[in-house]
Amino acid sequence: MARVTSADVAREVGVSRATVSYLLNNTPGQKISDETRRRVFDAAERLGYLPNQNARALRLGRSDIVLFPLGDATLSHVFSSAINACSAALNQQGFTLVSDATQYLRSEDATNAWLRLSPAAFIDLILPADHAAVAQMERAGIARVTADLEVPDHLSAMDLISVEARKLQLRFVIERGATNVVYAAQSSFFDGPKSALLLPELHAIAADVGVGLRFEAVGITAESMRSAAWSWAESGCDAVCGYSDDIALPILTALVDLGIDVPGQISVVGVDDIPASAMVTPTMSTVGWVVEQLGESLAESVQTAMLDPSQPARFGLPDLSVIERESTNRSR
Amino acid sequence: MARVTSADVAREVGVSRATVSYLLNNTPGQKISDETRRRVFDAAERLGYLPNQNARALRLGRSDIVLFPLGDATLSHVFSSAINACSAALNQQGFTLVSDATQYLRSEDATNAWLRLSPAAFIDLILPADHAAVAQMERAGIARVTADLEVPDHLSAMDLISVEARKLQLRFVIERGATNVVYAAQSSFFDGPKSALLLPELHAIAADVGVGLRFEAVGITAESMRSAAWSWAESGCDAVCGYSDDIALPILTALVDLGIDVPGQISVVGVDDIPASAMVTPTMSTVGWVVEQLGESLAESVQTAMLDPSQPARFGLPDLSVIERESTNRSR
DNA sequence: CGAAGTTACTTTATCGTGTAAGTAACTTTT
DNA sequence: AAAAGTTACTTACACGATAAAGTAACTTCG
Repeated sequence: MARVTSADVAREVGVSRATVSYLLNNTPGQKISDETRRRVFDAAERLGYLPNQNARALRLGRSDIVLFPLGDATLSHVFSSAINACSAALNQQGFTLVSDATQYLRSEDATNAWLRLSPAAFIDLILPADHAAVAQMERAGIARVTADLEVPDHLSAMDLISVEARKLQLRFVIERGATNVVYAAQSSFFDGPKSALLLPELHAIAADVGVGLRFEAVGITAESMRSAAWSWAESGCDAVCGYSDDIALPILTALVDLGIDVPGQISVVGVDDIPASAMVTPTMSTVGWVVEQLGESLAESVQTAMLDPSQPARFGLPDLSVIERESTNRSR
Repeated sequence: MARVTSADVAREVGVSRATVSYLLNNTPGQKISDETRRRVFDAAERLGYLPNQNARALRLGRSDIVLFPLGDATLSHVFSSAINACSAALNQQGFTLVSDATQYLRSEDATNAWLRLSPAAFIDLILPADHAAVAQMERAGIARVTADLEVPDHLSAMDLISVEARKLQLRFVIERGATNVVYAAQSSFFDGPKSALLLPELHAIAADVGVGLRFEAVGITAESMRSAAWSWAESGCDAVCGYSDDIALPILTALVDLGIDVPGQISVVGVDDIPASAMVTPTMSTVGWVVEQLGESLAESVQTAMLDPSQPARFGLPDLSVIERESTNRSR
């Protein structure tokens, strides 16, 4: 079955394709009778006409796709509501938000995949690309929407935010009186590039106030959580920061199982605010993000980026905050 | 800066556009000298030529986008690896996998957004669309890849799988000796359409073997988890099935906190196999999915769907299985 | 009453590709 | 040496849309 084109609609009504186009896009400055308008809309509906987006994009010089690469972000699940809001807002403006959660093995593959989509704009927030890739996207005339941050090469804005979240996390337990802090992460983290960024910053914070801080790699089994938790308690640790809730939550349950008082003896705090962290016993403090207005803010920036694609539109990021729950609150 | 077109490359080398096109697509049956070939590839590289995908799609009658709507699937995080594998496989065939995680408010919005992308194919697995929407996609000439299942209207294949997962979950605790089962879900679940599908099936299973089963709505706070857990224990319940790990895990910690022996007195099992379930103490049994070969299987089906877009290509789904951990294993 | 709008369209050019159909030069066949 | 290939290209059209520029009929103005 051949697809219906605007020519089919035009033929059906007995007008030219231009008329159909003018009507369906209600192009300003065109005088067309109500009678014709009605008949064209009627025929379009009846024939099931769907404009060919590729032809449209070719003619207009841009598609209606807005790309939001998600990469492998931690804090990622907080985005889902932001994505939904952004998508809804963009839909109303005639754009389609495409959020790409694929984790490409090579940055080159990612760039190629994104260029293939030929989006009108892309949101450069979590994108795990280097400056060269971004430059390539811009060279292709794709409008860029990015965070209002200075981001070094080979890092994403999200990486910086990620560091901020952990600094906040550490400062929080120190404020709450911790003197001997364990910072726990999956062993894979310490091999990754992000640790090079994070570790010095956290060390500086601890050293500054004379608080003990050591980094510990934990395996991703319950058994290794338990033995690690035990040794930390033995060594007089009074606060554990987990790199993410996924790691902090098992540590919390391991400590409780060992009969260690949380937060009395050791307090625990994660990052990400996964749903379970508010529901487990004791409830777990974590670093979260109120992203309510983020979706609209993104959609707005996309609009301004479109107006002048030669330079990126910048959006302000919502503030991170510690969500305090039972796992750190000694006065409960 | 205007984008580079094949005409620019042709002009640079001093040949026609057709020659450039033949070379870059290495069209079979065209004799072109190695000298020219070299110079064209050279110029294309040097000028940074990127074929305009919209023009290409217009000419070829199809884009290179393969759409995978994700909707709001539970069990969703198991897909990420499948998506990555599928994306990699499709990239090699020159396609771009777009996984759309947007949760559209109205099915109509979703359909419009997907049609706007004008994909070459779409994977109909989690897609929260009704038959009408699917028909609309097919009418637009979009090849369909779908699960080898008979799916009723207004449901997705994923919904059926979702039901299977819960049936497996219930049968598992019954096999393990449960006689008085609580099935716990968020209160919102009971309002949703999925419960109408699930509840009768589970009731039938329990009734069949004379096991007590009751459904309980729990609030999403730690406090409501605790009071619910307490009342269930009081009432002689010996197994709790959580609708998802997100709900089962807090129940597990609440039971442990109340001093109830898990699994001695009450066993707990979830669905989804989120990372934390393997790491908490005690580790939590759950229903999971081995999706290793799913990505390749999807990519393969996409290919066959392309060959004959008039009828959907069907792929077989991997089997669900219970991942038994400490929360149900009384012989530990 | 003729010039100057206005209305309601149509004609036509264009976006950047892919590819069937040509063609000029050179080589091989009969 | 004329006919028939072969090689290495080029010319020209189509894909389906948008939009600038044109036009025929009708209305308004001085």
